[in-house]
Amino acid sequence: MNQEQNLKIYNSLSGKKEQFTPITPGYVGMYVCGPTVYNDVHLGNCRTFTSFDVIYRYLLHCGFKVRYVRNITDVGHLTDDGEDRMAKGAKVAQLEPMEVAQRYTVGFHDMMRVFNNLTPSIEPRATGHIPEQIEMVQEILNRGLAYEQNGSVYFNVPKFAESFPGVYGSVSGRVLDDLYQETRTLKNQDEKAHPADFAIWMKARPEDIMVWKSPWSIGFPGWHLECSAMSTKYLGSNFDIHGGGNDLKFPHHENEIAQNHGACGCHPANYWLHANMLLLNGKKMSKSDGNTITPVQLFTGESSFVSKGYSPMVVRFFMLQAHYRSTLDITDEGLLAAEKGYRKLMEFNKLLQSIPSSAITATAETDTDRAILDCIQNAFEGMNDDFNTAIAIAALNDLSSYINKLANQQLAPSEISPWVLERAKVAVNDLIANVFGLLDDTSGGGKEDNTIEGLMNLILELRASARANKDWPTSDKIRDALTEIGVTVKDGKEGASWSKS
RNA sequence: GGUUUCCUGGCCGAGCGGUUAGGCACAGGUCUGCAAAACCUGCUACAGCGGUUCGAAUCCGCUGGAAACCUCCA
Repeated sequence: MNQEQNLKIYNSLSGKKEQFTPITPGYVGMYVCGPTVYNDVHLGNCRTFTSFDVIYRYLLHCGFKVRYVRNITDVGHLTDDGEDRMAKGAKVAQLEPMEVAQRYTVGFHDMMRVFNNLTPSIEPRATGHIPEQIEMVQEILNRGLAYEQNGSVYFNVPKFAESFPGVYGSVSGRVLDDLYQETRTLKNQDEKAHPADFAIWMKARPEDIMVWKSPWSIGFPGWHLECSAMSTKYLGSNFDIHGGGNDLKFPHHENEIAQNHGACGCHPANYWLHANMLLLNGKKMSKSDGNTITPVQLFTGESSFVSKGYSPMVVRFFMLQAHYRSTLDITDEGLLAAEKGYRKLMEFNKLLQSIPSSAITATAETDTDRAILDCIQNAFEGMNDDFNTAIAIAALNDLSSYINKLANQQLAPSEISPWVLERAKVAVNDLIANVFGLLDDTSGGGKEDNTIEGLMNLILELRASARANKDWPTSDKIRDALTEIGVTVKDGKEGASWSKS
């Protein structure tokens, strides 16, 4: 099946869902604005990158060869904190900027792994692309769309708007005239010819500690330039998908587009996708007013916002229950519900995979077969409709009901055809494991832990014989003791099974 | 102040003109030694007021509430 023919994507440029057509058939170039590594990753970052991870995974599932580029912003507005550098003496006593970047980059990668996000194809660092950025500034200057002022270079927005009508403001939906009036008083305002202009090269002040030589001054690249330079370098001047958080629409993406036009004369990306914000108590998280929870706090439960800790996969599932373009309010109740839903889905998949096709006996297509096939189709149609994971999960839930009934002997084996079962096994596993990227952290021992598996089998065997003798006290004692250490025992028709809770 | 978006049942959250979204919670039931799980049944909402339409949660207008952006931010 060729899913790619039906994929529709919401494009922020047009404000509509559009049929997805890659520039080169079979290949997709995707750029996503990555994190700034001068701080610990926060949950909001995790949601955005998880959203794009699922998009990446689905594109792969559709059979595209995808080059996924996500940058690391390790150059920016780092200034000396004012401490007396002389007093610190030795160089090693001072914090090196790259030391900071390194620390938080590692932390970011660790967190991405915890959330089971795939590694991008290329993860370029801004500091590794200073020559490319300087070159881009030069190109923009050459085209007359920027001007130098006291060693800094500014992008000329009014001139750009004149040269490329209708471009500036197209992602953020802003009207230029409004912009001109709205812009507040900012630093360096006096150097700019127009308030809407923005720096593409900044001359360093004495307190700036990450600086490079350029034809204009010793300084550093403007804050929007790295993405323009790196996307162009790795994906070309025109590529398929550009993603990022909703809060980057303006000014970051607007300026990025302007820079690309300025340097190459064309629009960088055909489809612009924006992941929406993760809210806490109905508001965007922010460290300054305390309305925040770190991923680690969420896992450990050490926060007043949650009643307990939640596993990363539960959090991931929680995120996937909402559409990536909707804001998602993180609440303890919501997480609790997600935890149950996640476990149920995992149990369902485990059960489904364990049913041998020899156990079912339909020989012609039945109503149940058709219903199951419908569920599968609904799930993929959901994904094809702008990556609607909520729909896909709902379809999987519908499907689980048939399989659970079969296992409960409430549905006859003659109601399902073997080929449909096999089809379901593949589709469900593809969706859960490959597309959603959900790992089963509920599974008891897991393959890699034979010891626990063996012990548990022994314990359950002992309990089974106690039960056979109607020795309920012993049976219950085993179950209760296991419950206490977080292992749930379930007595099914085919004997007992267990899972970690 | 400007721009944009959102307001769905007890909670989370799909929905893009005619469908039971789904999950959680809750109540009753089946199964079970008892639990758990699973299954069945019930709970059926769209901020308010108008309008368009055979038909609106879905389109338009007004009112009210919230959020994001306008400043580094996923």
